Amino acid sequence: MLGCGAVSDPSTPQHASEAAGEPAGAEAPARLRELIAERREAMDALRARGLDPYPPGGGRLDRVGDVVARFDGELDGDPEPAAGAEPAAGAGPHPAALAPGEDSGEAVRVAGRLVATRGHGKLAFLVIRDGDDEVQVMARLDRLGAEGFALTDDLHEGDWIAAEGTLARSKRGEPTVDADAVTIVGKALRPPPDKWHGVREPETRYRHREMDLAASQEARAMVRARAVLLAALRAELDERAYLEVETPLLHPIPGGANATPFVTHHEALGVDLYLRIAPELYLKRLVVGGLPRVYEIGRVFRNEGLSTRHNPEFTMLEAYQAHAGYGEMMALTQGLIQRAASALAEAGLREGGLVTRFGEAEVDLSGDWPRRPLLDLVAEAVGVERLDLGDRARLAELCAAHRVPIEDRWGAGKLALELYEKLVEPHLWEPTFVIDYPVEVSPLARRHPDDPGLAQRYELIIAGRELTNGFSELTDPDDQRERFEEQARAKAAGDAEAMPIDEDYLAAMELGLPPTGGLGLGVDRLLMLLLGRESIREVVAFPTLRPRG
RNA sequence: GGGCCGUUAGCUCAACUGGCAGAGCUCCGGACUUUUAAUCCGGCGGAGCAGGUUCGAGCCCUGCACGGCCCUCCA
Repeated sequence: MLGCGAVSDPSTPQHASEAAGEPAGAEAPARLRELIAERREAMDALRARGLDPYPPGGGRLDRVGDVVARFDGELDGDPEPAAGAEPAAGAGPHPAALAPGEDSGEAVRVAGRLVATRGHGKLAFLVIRDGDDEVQVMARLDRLGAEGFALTDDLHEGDWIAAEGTLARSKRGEPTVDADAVTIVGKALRPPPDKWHGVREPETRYRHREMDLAASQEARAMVRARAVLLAALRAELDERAYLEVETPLLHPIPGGANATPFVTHHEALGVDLYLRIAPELYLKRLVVGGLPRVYEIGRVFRNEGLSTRHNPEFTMLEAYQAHAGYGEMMALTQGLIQRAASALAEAGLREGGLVTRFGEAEVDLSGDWPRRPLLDLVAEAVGVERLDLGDRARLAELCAAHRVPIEDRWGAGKLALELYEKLVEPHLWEPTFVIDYPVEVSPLARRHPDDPGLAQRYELIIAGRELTNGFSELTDPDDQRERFEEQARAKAAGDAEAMPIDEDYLAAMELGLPPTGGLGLGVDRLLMLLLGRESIREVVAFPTLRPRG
């Protein structure tokens, strides 16, 4: 499905050019068609001279970053020159010691995307980018010969090229690969975005992230940051002896969270399956099986609206630890997030160490984060001494007094949660563990030993946003069955997000789930927080958008 | 689902009150063997879609499409 349709011409159905079997861009706007045609002409000219615009890769290659580092003298004392470079002994000065106009004689072969050309008649400077590193290649008629130099006439910005040459400094002192040979290794038929401004329009950046990446170092940094974050989370969990596991994405019964699932269909089995809304139940079955510490990082899918904080598919970290309670999981949560923040800062992908900037204000992630009972926070917010989950009428009055809309079928616990979500959560700025949620809204969590109406559940709130959810897991299969039945009643009463009864999970619990602590962490939201991005679409390479056409 | 805003050349942006739609980059042709977003000369290229009002619409009105932000929902 490459290159079909028109990026910026919504009137053009994407399938038109496919159906007609026409080449890329055939249905594009006139100007774009022209630009593509000109690039095709250049490609044809190359082919006419026996050059392959899409040759295979392989062979010797030096990274541009390594080559540039040679000029900085960063590799001084290193017995090896730039990776794989041939010994240059006696051929000339070390690249870092080169005077303007001097050549080191050190041979390299570099490759990258052509991001700028500066032609001077019988000389051309070709700036190539490899990752985030750029170097200029000097193509000279007298060194390349007429045939070799002719290639520069057929190059366009955006092409992938390779150059063999020697490390030199130009007359102006710029680190340069003085080329003995320049080859095209990947013709770009479409023009890249504005080399100075990149792509600004959010829609194009999201739909065609490759254009954004090709033009924006910041966009590339986002992708790297995600990788650094995931690596940091895994490192922390690995050090704590957690085992990384994978569980099904296709679930016969959606469970482990309150959410509307996507439905799909398996042809051979003739059954509907659900894209998972959480890996929770499978992970706990692994704990039942005798794997005491497991975690999974993976995509979950929830069939709900899109917003700056919600993408229908998002990355979830869930971790379970046998013989632990929610106290240990809070400590783990804090450790994971602080490590991730440090890792990103060390990688130069964010500033501020453990202080992060979010919107107008800063958030301090350092130290130990306070743990505040939910009912205490709500009581404070509504200005009462204490709240009693046994007095639903009183809670309903408070909801009315604070203009929190409620439904008749909601119990006291749900009312308390609503009050919390409307009056408290948005105002919790500094990292705060909110603990001890009503059992009514926590169907998988262990009852609090001091209050059977509460569950040993916690959520971490930072900058008014929920980042994690976890609890001391419910391990009593009979209690779990009752909770499921309660959920089933809610579902029957019209709650689309209530959980169905999962007999396989109950059977697993009956085999014996040890006391277990569980943690769920929204990776995308953590990345948003750490990078200070207020839209989830800025931290997901390809966010879900309404399809074109 | 609701509200507000947006959509001008491939990209980035302009345009008086409704009066011939401009520029930079890209691209094409030309000059140039040391540039740094190279420079110089010349050139190609445009109003999201469909209607309406008007002598005349980029600008006003209606509908549609897509997007952004907020609300709703949720994590």
